[in-house]
Amino acid sequence: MNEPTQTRKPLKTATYIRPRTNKQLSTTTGLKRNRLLQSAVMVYLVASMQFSPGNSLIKVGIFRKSPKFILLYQTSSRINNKQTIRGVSKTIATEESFQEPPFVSANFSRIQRLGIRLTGQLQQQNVLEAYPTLQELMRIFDQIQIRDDERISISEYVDATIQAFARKSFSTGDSDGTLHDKNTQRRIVLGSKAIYLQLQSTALVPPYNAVPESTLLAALRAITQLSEAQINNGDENGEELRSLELSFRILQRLLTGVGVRRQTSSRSSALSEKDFNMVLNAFSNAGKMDMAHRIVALQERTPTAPQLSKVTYSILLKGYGRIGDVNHIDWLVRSAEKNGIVPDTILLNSLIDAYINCNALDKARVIFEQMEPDTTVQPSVFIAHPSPRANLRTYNIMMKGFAKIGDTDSALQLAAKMKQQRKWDSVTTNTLVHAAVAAKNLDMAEDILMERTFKINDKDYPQHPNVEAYTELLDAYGKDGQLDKAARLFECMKERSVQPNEFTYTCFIAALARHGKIDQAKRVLALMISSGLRPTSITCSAFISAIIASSEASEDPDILDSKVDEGCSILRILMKSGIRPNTATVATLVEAMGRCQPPRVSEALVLVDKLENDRIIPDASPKVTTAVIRACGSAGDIGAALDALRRLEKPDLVALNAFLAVSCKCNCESTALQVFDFHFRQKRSFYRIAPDVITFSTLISSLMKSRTSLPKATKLYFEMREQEKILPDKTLIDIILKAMLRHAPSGSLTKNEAVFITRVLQDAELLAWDTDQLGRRKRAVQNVFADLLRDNCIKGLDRTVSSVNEDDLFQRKGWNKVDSGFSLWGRGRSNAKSPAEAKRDTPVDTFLSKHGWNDVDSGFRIL
DNA sequence: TTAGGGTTAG
Repeated sequence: MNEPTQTRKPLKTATYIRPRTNKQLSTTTGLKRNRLLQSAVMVYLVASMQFSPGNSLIKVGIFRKSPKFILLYQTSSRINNKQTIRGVSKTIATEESFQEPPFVSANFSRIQRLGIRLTGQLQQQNVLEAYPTLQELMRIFDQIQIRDDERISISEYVDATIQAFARKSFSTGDSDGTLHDKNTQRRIVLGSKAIYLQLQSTALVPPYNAVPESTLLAALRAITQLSEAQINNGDENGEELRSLELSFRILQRLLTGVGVRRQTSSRSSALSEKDFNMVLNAFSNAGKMDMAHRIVALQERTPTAPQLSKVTYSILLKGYGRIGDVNHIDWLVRSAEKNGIVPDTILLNSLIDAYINCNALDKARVIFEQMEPDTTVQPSVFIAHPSPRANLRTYNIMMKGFAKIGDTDSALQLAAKMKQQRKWDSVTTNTLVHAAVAAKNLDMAEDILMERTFKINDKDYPQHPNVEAYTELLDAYGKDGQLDKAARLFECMKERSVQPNEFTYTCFIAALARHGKIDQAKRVLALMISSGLRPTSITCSAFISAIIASSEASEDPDILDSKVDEGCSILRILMKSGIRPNTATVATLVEAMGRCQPPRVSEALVLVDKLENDRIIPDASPKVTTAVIRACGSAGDIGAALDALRRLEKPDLVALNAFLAVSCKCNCESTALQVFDFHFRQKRSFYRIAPDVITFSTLISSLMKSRTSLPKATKLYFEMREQEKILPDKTLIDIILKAMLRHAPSGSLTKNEAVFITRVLQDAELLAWDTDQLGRRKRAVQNVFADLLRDNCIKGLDRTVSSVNEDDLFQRKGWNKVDSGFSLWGRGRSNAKSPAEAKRDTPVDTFLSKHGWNDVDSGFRIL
């Protein structure tokens, strides 16, 4: 902290002077609380909120001789004893400077008392304790009966209090900018709650019922950073999605102006491109591309918002790449071209990477080849411009692509070229090792590490840059049954001073456990802890699932029993040393208990109950509850499975599919159909989930067991195709064809059955089959049903449908055209009748309705 | 502000 900051914006009524003597100060003490003093307190409170957080109040007083308020404040770093008073700056506000001294009623005092307590708590950096005070203050304000004029001054006061609270909550403070500690996260959550207290208060009068733009901006930045941090941490409580949604809502408000208080002079130019991109990036990283799309829609349609840039496109490409949506990537390329985006290396790198993540290596290669330094290839995209040149990252991305398909030859060729061009770093080594491992060429991976392990100075790196490659190879040895080589590699790392990290230990422990070497695994775990590393919940998960997996090779049912016991004992040991299992781990154990002979369902229920009661895992988590459903199913206890299903407030698709599978397995098809009907038909809009191909496969395959329920199966199949617009997968096709062949060995077929089988074969054409796989199936069907099919339907069978219908595709992705943006994008600004109209800061709602846009789909609705 | 590499997973 430097000098006492002379406030960003001094109080209109305050002037600053130096204190003269201590004597003067002492005259201010010991005054009775009177109306003047209370006014002074209020002036102080308002003033202190405008000073930087480091300043704090020492004393509030009034000169006895001249009626002036005196406010003393100083930087917190200098507060320790009386003598520092001398260096204190002070603020004086004259009484006259108040046009009308605030009338102090009992109500106001009640609120003031809370305000003073809150300010004190904030000064002690205690946001967590200050929040309940703020809540109380708002509650009282909403309840009390007051005069209109008084309401205005209290509103002003309460607003200042909330802003002070929000400033403290959203300041990243003295920390290094990382948001990993729980307190910082909690603070930000409370800050956003405070904003909503203000927005929802009925007591505040305008403009104080709206939040200042600067506060919302601070909130946006803090909350978005928070959700990024949570995503990186892999928090599984879903909290990060809520804070992401919050980011979006705040962005909406800033754009539409709903609930926003702006400085009269300033236009809403406060949102920078960086702000948009920050939120966009958070959604892209989370794979929430529907939301990312909405942000872009907002940005495009708001006349004052910044233009879409190459950064925007880079972020979008990354996001669509992550969810493997090649259609949207192609479409983004066209959109960027249309918007006159001139690509740079980063944009093309993003594009190549996105294609690779969608398994479209050919498309990636086309871009890559036109970026190579000695290329003669004409640019295929962004044609008007010469392609930017490839850099080290371009090569590394491309190598990842070769690694992904196990093409070691191409990877090695590329490596040779990179070596020649002196473009090589530790990521290159790691990726090349990854290529070798993906091609199951572990010897080659070992050779690369031998030759290309980076020589480093320990102090420069928190960890060795090649520890990832070693970890991957060690894991591969472990999974390939070469435990001895894994162990040797672990030793070899020490020789080359590559320190194993959490990942390495986790893989090694899992490798040992998979081979039944539980005691050794425990020793490695101890070694891990003694080397200063903390096992994570993933270590726990890997350890226990490896133990359970080690039983799978065995035919002996008793083995699983003993492995479950071992798993439970490890769980106890880990929990004693403070490591919490996650829901995946518990689910693994619960399911394994269900598979035991006889099933150990009651034990599983006790385990879940205990962990939930001890608050180790959340109540009725989807993963664990689904495991319980499966375990109950193994025991044939459909009632218990139903009880478990009912624990889920809103069961998700996996849970429902599991339950349907369980009821079909227990021959309770009617229960299955009831549950299906309830969730996917009657309560569809409430549960907001749609069935998928697995849902239908489960039901159809079960119903097709007997010919009497075949009409129901047929009906479901057509519902899947016509209403849900879901394509079958190969498994479902085979299930149906096999069942039909089984039911009709003599070649008898009703008309409906003939229509059904013809439709199934037509649909089968839409899928990509390996050589003659489909031909064999068709011949099998024709051999049995030749005569019956030939007359009416078989003609259709030869018709080849080469590509999937676009509507089907949208449906499969769970989109309609509007949400996917195909019919919305690009119309925003161009629909404005004149440049003047586009520039004017029209409230977005009127702007939208004038153009007939649906505000829900466009992302403009304030949620 | 944006691009590359490793562990568990209903």
